[in-house]
Amino acid sequence: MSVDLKEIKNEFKKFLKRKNMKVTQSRLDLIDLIADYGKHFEVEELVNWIATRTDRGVSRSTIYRTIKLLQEFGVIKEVIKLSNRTIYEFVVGKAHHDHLVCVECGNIIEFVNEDIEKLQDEVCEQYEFQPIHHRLEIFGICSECREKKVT
Amino acid sequence: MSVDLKEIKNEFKKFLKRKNMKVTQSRLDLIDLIADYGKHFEVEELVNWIATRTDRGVSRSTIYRTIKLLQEFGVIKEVIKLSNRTIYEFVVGKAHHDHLVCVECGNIIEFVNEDIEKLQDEVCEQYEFQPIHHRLEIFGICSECREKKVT
DNA sequence: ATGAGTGCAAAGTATTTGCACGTAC
DNA sequence: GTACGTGCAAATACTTTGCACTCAT
Repeated sequence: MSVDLKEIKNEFKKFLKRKNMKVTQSRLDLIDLIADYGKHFEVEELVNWIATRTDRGVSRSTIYRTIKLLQEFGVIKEVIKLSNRTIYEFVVGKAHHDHLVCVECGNIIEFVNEDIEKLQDEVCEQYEFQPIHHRLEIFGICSECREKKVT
Repeated sequence: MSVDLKEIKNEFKKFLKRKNMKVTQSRLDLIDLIADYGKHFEVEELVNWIATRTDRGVSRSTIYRTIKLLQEFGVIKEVIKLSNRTIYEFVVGKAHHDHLVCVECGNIIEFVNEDIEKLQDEVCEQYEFQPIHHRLEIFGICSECREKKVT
């Protein structure tokens, strides 16, 4: 991975200090853990995965609390909301992208499309709306699942 | 309203029969009630609103169960997922559109942009992904809230 | 030293489900 | 008449919170 985690953690420390919050081991660990995990995750999934790494543990509550901070800090995004599931992503070192979500197998495909981004900005200008973030989810059936169906 | 509710209810009856399900008063009533409500809604909101119309009542469970059916039938969509809220919309008689959501006041602005739709289709083709539906939510601050802030 | 952070268990939300009764067919 | 639908209350799933203890500053 080409992301400089040390640098991110330093920035996060500054962010915490600006907010008069404490730089704790759990908070820094969580950045490492999520980066190590290396893919989209749900909280439950992350909790279980962290539990297998016996060296350091972070409780569910702290995970929820820290995820909120990391979203505010900008390194984590809620990318998919499907029924009652929430899927997060560590977005550092990636261009902004959106997602194709297969409703059959749950597979998530990332895609980047600058033109869609531009058009969104135009829409916002038109409505004098100041965008903060957006989420585009296209639900459907992925190529693999389509092939299975034909067979 | 230019929507022919009677026609929709007839189609819905056919849909139910195709699925070997029963055409019940509650199911038909709910279409009228949601159409009457006439705007984006959350389940809680709809339950309360229906409670004020003392003539006909539909229980929360039936609302949840029927909303699922109506989504499958295609007249209702989950348009916004914000933290743990789910906002639905009666989409009959409307062109497909997406939403700007003000994070300050909660106001929802609908917009239609054919070019974004086209680009999405292109992306899907590129990935041999068969789209079923999509949701584009742009979160930000609406013009009214921006003005308030400046003042 | 002091107040913020953490983990736990309990409380909140939103949604789903089991069951007894009612209704469509 | 039978099976599916409905309403209620209980159960579930996800997330938040109160509190006592711990740790960063």
